[in-house]
Amino acid sequence: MAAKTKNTERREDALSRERIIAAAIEILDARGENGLTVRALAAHFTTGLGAIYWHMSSKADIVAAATDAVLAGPAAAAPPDPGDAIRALALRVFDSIDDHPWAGAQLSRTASQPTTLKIFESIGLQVQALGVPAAAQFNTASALLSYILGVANQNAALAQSAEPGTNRTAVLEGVSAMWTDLDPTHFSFIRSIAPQLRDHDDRAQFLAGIDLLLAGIQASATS
Amino acid sequence: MAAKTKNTERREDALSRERIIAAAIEILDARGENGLTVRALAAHFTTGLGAIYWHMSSKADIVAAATDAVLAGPAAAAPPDPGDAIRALALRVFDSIDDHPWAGAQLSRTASQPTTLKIFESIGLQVQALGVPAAAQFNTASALLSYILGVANQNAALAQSAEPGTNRTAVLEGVSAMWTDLDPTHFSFIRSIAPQLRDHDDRAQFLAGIDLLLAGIQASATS
DNA sequence: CTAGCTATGGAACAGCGATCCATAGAAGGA
DNA sequence: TCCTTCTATGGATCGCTGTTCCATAGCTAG
Repeated sequence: MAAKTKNTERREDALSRERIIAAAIEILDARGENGLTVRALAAHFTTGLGAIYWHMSSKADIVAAATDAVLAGPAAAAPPDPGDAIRALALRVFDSIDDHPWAGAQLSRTASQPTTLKIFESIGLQVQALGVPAAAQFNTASALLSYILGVANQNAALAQSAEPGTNRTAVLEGVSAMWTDLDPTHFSFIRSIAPQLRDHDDRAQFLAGIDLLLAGIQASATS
Repeated sequence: MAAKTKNTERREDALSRERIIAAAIEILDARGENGLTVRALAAHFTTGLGAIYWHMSSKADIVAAATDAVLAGPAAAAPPDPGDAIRALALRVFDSIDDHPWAGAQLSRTASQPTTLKIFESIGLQVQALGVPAAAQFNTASALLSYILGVANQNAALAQSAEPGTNRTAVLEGVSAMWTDLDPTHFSFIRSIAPQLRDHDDRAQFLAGIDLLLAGIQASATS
């Protein structure tokens, strides 16, 4: 009897950690966080699960590596002014999350991810450059990081609530309409700002929050 | 032939949405977010899956309802000073998440959860009371909300990274040690604050961030 | 007494992450 | 050259998940 020959030949296009991460980013961008499965990844390379797990230790490992890859851009030269440096730094994170919303959810998931550490370090250095007293540096840098990660996470949630690839303005229209329909007695504030939501700029709003924190840091230093 | 009698009698302790949510909170607190499964919930009431799904539409529904229940406390009388009111409001959210970390992850997950809306409304009202000009109210309230949700989410991540019920200080010890072992050339700031991490107060640090934002709001108003 | 609605328990299904294993090719020593 | 060892690969399998479906028991109107 002919033993069933198993096809386990070496592939010409060898798998590698890097190629798998790149494919994972592709799938995450196209189909969202739930669209990435180890099986989808295996199908993308026309292989089995074992091949994937040979290179990656777990799905969490894959998503974490993809997040690191997406956020690890070339460290642009920091502007001389510490405030501007923080703004530039924050915007770089914001723009990365805007392009890859799934990374926003991941970023705050695991506390000590190397990427988060690097961001925290960069913020801390600029906080020191701002002249914040040593005793307040930890709190100040943490506040900036928490705000940045908070916005990143909310953007991720908003992007994932809609189908991948849905028109963003359509989503905002819907939320704005929902806000307008709220009970006026209990939601007077939200109703008052509902029109602004329709055509507001996420990026500008994010920056406004950073400016608020920077203003608070300056005010605390002089008082 | 005796038909296999199915035990579908009415239970004396009738199931209800409220009882299921209460049990879900119990399980979430005890076993963490992954510990809550629909089967665990069914086992808690010694029943089947159908009974649960008769009252709840999905697991997402269950977790969302549990989050709402945990965060919907009695609305304490707001202090006369808007700044103090925001501080009290923020601390109420913080303390709730501190008691139920899984709620922190959920809170920012779905954007338009009723609880989040209520928090946003309360913040907005106090922002108006602070005298922030109408054009800046949306951005200001959003910044405060993003910061609060950001901290809530990070607390949730930190709490879930450890086993449920693990000593919190032990986790901080570990992270502090990890920070100390970082490369001094690339992580000078983080190394410098590592000792402070060991015995820092999350709650106080959270409040420091709120104060920073409030100081920024004051500074922006007077300038 | 009967029809319909409410509620229950559990089987079944599709899909997931992860593990395990047989095997094919490459590499290196004798 | 042969043989052993290590690196990769493809896929079967396991245990678990959320969800759907269905038979059935009790309650409530008519």
